[in-house]
Amino acid sequence: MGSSVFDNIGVLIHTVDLEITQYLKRQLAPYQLAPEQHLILALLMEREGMSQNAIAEQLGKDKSSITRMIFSLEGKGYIRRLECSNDRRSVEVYLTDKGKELREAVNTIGQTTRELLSKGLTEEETSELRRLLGQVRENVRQV
Amino acid sequence: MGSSVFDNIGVLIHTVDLEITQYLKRQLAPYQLAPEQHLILALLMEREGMSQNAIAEQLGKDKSSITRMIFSLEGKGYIRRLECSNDRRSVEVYLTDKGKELREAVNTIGQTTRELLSKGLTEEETSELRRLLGQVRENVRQV
DNA sequence: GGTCAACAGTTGTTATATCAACTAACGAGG
DNA sequence: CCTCGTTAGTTGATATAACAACTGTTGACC
Repeated sequence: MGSSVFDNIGVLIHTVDLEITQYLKRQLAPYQLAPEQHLILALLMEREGMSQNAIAEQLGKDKSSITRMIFSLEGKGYIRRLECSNDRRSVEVYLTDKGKELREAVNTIGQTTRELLSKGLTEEETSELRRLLGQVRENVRQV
Repeated sequence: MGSSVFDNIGVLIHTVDLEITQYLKRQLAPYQLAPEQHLILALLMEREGMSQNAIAEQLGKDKSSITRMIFSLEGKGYIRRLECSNDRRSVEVYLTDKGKELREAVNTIGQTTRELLSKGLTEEETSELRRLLGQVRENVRQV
């Protein structure tokens, strides 16, 4: 089995990622938020009025994905889109009151998740994990 | 920024996962294979005639995902579905000749990917990374 | 001040993912 | 041998993702 295509750090990372996503989905379900949507809200809570482009850059995602997530968040009444006055191509995204009400929840879930994920790991182990993942990332990015 | 929702191992894992997936997509593009599809082929190369259910279990995915990936692979001519004779609910999945031709490519890409991902890491670091990811996984699964 | 490249956002396509609801077939118990 | 819970697979809905092609704006350069 050692030669297997599955014996691959990438597969393990993928699996862990999916499991974390599932966990987050459960946590966010009461707020009708999906994992990536809650990241967008978290971003807006730090700085309102970002353009979709800026959000895409911050989150490292394709702008088309952001378009769709923003659309969904708007439909749920959590954000408002405002045409930028000095650049009509651009859109400024603001939290609605309903969106602002999620501040507590978003922060709490963030805190809880951070604690859960690093449970049983020492400070050194956590930063070692970061370092090793960073190295893997470097490996892939260079290609 | 230390309090941020983004300062989270989960976010890092997610990002690395996406970058690995993008890399794999590029590698597999010449064969018209998507990352998860190539895992299914790899599985069938080890053991042909698996049921969709068995594939789903092996890959740890929902059976509905497998249905769709199998459908796509069939459309590309890489696999063949055969109704199981002693259980008509079940489907046995076989490689076509065209599918078998990918054996070399799949193995090579697997090998290359394994080497790339662990580049610059010692044996100890790689297994430490596995261990730490395993711990994170445990943390999430217990909840 | 007109041309044109660059940019912001949208839309279509493909591929994962999961969950829920459904169909059809199986099999164990009475 | 029939009922009924379990199982295998499908289908529909929603949410990410990325890429490509497109629209409309902007701004820089001549």
